[in-house]
Amino acid sequence: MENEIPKVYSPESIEPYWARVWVEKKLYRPAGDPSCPRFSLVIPPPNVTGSLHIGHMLEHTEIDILMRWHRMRGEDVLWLPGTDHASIATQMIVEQEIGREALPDLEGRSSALPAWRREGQRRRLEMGREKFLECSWQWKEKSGGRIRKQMERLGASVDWTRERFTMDADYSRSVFEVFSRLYKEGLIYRGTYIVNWCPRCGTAVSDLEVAHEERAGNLWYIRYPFESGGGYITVATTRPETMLGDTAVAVNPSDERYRVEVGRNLVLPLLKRVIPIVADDFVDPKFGTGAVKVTPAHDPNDFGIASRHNLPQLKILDEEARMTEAAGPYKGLDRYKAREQVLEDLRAEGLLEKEEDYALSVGICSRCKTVVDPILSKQWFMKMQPLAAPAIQAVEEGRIRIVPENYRKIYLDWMYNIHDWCISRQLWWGHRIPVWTCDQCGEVMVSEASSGKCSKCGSASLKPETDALDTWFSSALWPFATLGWPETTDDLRRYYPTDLMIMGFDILFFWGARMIMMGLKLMDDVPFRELYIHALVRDAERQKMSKTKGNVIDPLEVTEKYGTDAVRFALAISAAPGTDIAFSYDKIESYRAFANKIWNAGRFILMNLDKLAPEVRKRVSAATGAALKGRLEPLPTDPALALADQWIFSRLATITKEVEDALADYRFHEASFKVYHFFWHEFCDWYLEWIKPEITRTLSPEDSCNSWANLLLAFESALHLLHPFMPFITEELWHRLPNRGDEVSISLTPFSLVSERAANPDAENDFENIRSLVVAARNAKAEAALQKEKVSARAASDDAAIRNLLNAHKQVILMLAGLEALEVDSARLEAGVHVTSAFELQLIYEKQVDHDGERSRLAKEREKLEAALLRVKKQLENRNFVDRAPEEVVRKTEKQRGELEIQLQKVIDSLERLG
RNA sequence: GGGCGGUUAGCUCAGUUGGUCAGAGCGUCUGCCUUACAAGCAGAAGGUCAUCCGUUCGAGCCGGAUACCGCCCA
Repeated sequence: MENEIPKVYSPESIEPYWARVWVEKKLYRPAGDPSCPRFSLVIPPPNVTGSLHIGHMLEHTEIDILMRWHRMRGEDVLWLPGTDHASIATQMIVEQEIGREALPDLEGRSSALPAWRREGQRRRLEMGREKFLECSWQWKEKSGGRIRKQMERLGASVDWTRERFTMDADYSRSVFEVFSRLYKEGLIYRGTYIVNWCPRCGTAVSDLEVAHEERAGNLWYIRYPFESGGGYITVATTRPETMLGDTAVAVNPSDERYRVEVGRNLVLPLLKRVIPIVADDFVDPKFGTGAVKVTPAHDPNDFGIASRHNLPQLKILDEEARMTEAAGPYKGLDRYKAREQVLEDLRAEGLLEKEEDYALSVGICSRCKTVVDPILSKQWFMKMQPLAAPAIQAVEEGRIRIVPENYRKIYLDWMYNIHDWCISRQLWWGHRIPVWTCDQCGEVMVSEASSGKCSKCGSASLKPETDALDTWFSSALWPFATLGWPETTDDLRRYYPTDLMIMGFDILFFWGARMIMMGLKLMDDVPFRELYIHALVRDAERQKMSKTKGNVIDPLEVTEKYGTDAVRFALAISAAPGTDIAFSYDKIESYRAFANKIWNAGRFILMNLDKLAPEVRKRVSAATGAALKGRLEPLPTDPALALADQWIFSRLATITKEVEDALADYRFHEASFKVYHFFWHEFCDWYLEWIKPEITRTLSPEDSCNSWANLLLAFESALHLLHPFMPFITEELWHRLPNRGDEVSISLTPFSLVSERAANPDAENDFENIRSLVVAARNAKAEAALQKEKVSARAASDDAAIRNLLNAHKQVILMLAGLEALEVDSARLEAGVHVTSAFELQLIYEKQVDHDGERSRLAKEREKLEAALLRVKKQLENRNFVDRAPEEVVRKTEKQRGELEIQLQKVIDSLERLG
């Protein structure tokens, strides 16, 4: 048998096996038993063409811990997996791949990527929509499996039979249905407004998809001469090329400097267009010269000014950020080339007054990092305020609880200041906006497929909308569209609203907020009852992980190397709510050590179990099997052994409660730490060591096997507690224990096996006394440099109960402390003692006592005790404290004073005897 | 510019309503290959809890200010 359980745990030999079994046996398909409380959660769908990074692994670890825990509590648990189609990202990748095929020679060159993208874009247009979508689907099929494999490997206990993808036929129908309903209600509209345009992606993006970056730039001061001659007005701008699209100059109406000029005309330099000076409150007199150029088609604020003053809107930038016809001689120039040219020409004409350094905030496409341009464009929008109102209410009334709580305020602030959402994207991969426009009469018809002829004029000439919907539009429907909406399916009835959503802060607005709005709108109920925002995983130096920095930790790689359980545990124990995680290989290593510890505890138990005579083993099995039918309490044993059993069962009862409380509050770090500390530093360090002699001895048929049974029961209980955190190793060890019968998986058994009645404060107290004696003896030995030797010791206590306790457990104390003999006495000890309030301890040995060393140790001890005592005494002498502090606190302090006084006196006595 | 978070042992971080709270892991040092585990065992050292002021009988914990770091929004 010993050969069958290797000394070092190798996760790679068991994890893939169990991962497969869990999926094949469809263990995590909920039974749907209506008599059971249910717990449902939908996954935040990862991008189908991506792969999971360590942040996903944290997310899935947290979710899986909770799902396994709820399942083990007997709930009907649904964790629904799936992916979204990520339209921009996917289209970018597919284009790149097409480009790569076309230009394979570029492989390895630094310029390859942009070249492939350009070429891919060109080819996309060449091949047309249908062909391109075929390519995209192929790519999706190819890469979609990767995420599923990763999740399986990470042990995510999802129901794969319900896996969904946002572009599935059913799901797409839900998307079209929502569009149609909201359009008919007037919540979706088409209009021409300023949108953020990414010239690289060739599409509009929403405000949320634009990141702002501070960049060093310039502020240029340009003179606009009066039409009537005689002077000029100077305007300041950070984007001089946009002057080509100016249709006015605006000043604040209260600005005395310009009051008389309002209404006069200016001649736009270079293009010589005549433009008016208008007065508008929006203008900040303190910025630049107080006069601003107005470019209605390329600035959201200027757009507002223009609409208030009926100014023309001139588009001077095209979809690729090149100058248009309207820019006259600058036509065709790239925006930055145009900027240089404009500045040069202004300089030549003497109209460039000055140039200052200026830090400006630039909008960046969060997908491709290209600088976006505000551009006037016809797009589809969603009215957000009517949807936001109920979403605000739901959170304010607590129908949705956001954890940690500070995100609640962030959510509400965003909701209060919400803007309409541009939902159309000039992309092909995604849900085509289900709209047809009549060529003849312009009638707009909403339907997925063409109806053949115009509903108004009967014309057969209908043009489909070419834009696709923002991916987040479809993701927002995820909690109910995955369950079959708009059909009232059994799943929808049973599992909506879901109980919990876990996501990163980065998608709180993108997704969390919009899900809430859509859920309330279309289901008339919240999509989830709690929203837990998890932390960001950073590297060991707290830097954000990124491919360019090269500090990413790949979950699969690290999992292969250290084992899933270790990585999961390292993540979980670092996951304090609201705090980012600094993740390092060191951390993973220490929890790999933990897995190894669990393994070896199991190995020790199973090895010795195997050494028992078959007859005894059978009795052990029978005893544990019978006990497992009820709630566990320790079986009666020999009094000298009973304390360990009572103690460990009591600890199990306590830890179970603590872990459950922590998990209920998303304190993953605390829950993990509790089980870690319990298993290693209580179960292994003390319980196993304590009962080792009993477990390693040969039992005869007339010996009780209850100690053995208690060990197996305690170990099994511990495995149950550990399972949500470390599913693989616990599954493996659990299967190796006796009494498995036809049970399939530890994940389908109760989380807590131990009865509340096992809680035993007396046993815990007795145990602590023995433990402190053993520790004192070990300390004494180490200080006297006698760690290698077996020495005798004397213990003294004036408390008969303590003396009885020590005498009753003498054998165990000798073994654990490495002592030869122990005398227990009531008389005070002479020299060289370690003291606690309960007893004194002294080693007896031949070697010369190091008086000086002993003295300095005791002196230090005295100092410490005196300081502590002084503090306590002062507190008790304080009238205010005694009168005003709760009685319990005062009593505790008094007790403390008593203990400190005893200890101090003992130390002082020892010092005196030492001379 | 608006908002939020952080500052605790050499490093990474815990510390739930103010009253054993000064902790853990890693690292360091010492002694051990003790028949489960050297990915281990037994010990040890190390911190004015960023600074200042305040509230309180009592403050890492509550309030205010300052400094530095970080994030989000505009």
